Amino acid sequence: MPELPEVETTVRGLRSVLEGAELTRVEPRRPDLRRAIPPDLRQRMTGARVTGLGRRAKYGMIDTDRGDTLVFHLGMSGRWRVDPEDIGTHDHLVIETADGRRLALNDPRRFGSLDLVETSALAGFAPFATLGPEPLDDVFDAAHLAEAFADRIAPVKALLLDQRVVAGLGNIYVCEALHIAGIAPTTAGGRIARKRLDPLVAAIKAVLASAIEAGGSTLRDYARPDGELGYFFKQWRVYGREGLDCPSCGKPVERCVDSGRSTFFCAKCQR
DNA sequence: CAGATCCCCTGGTCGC
DNA sequence: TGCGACCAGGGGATCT
Repeated sequence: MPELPEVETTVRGLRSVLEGAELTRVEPRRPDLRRAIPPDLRQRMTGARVTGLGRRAKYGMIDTDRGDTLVFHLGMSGRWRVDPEDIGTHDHLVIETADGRRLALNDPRRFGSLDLVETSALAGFAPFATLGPEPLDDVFDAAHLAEAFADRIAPVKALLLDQRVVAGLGNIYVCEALHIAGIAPTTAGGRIARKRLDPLVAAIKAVLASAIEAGGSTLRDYARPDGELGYFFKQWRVYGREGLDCPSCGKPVERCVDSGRSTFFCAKCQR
């Protein structure tokens, strides 16, 4: 599923198509995804020019010269198709540009979202208002985690998935980062020694940077905007590798399910 | 507030 | 081959 690296890869791909482009057609093909699509989206975006693209946490952003920002979330199964020949049942938004390019936001499971927000009011956009720091920013450091973890009894895995603590991590990269850092996912946040937070922060930054470098992971239904599959999944140490050898010690990777979600870890390397 | 649980949604996979 | 059961899981809502 798209996490931060996949969204970053998607935005970079979209940028090559949309930066500076005039939008000649912006067509929602259903009224809602996870929540309602703004009914005036078509009217507000048609004829506008794209002035920039960006990313915040797992959200992609497309700015227009009308002072609006289209904010998209890819949910579980969302991806942008670039220059598709046909528009299918799961293509929920179609965009065409004056220079003849076409994009389709495809999301079979419809866990994604589309919002149109005044660019100047983005900070107050409800889904953004409570987000923690970007994990690749310098402000995300051991001191930040120390404060966020203090007195918390929730498992470190749950805390790292909490977008208020750090914004953009999902199940895959949390599992990977905890393995790299050698921390058991069930450890209560408040019981992690301060000296272990620097390696944890480094692990998070490293695994995200590697994934972006590789063009984003793929999990069955993820594809880069240009249709090529990302390939960071080949580098997964523990995620999806139950029963296979831990790359560090050779013991079988274990899996447990907590609140319906799989956690992959090595019981020897992570304590 | 912190934490736990449930729900949304559909394609792919698995067992019979 | 067909079919039902089950699973993936981010984020928001709703409880205790």
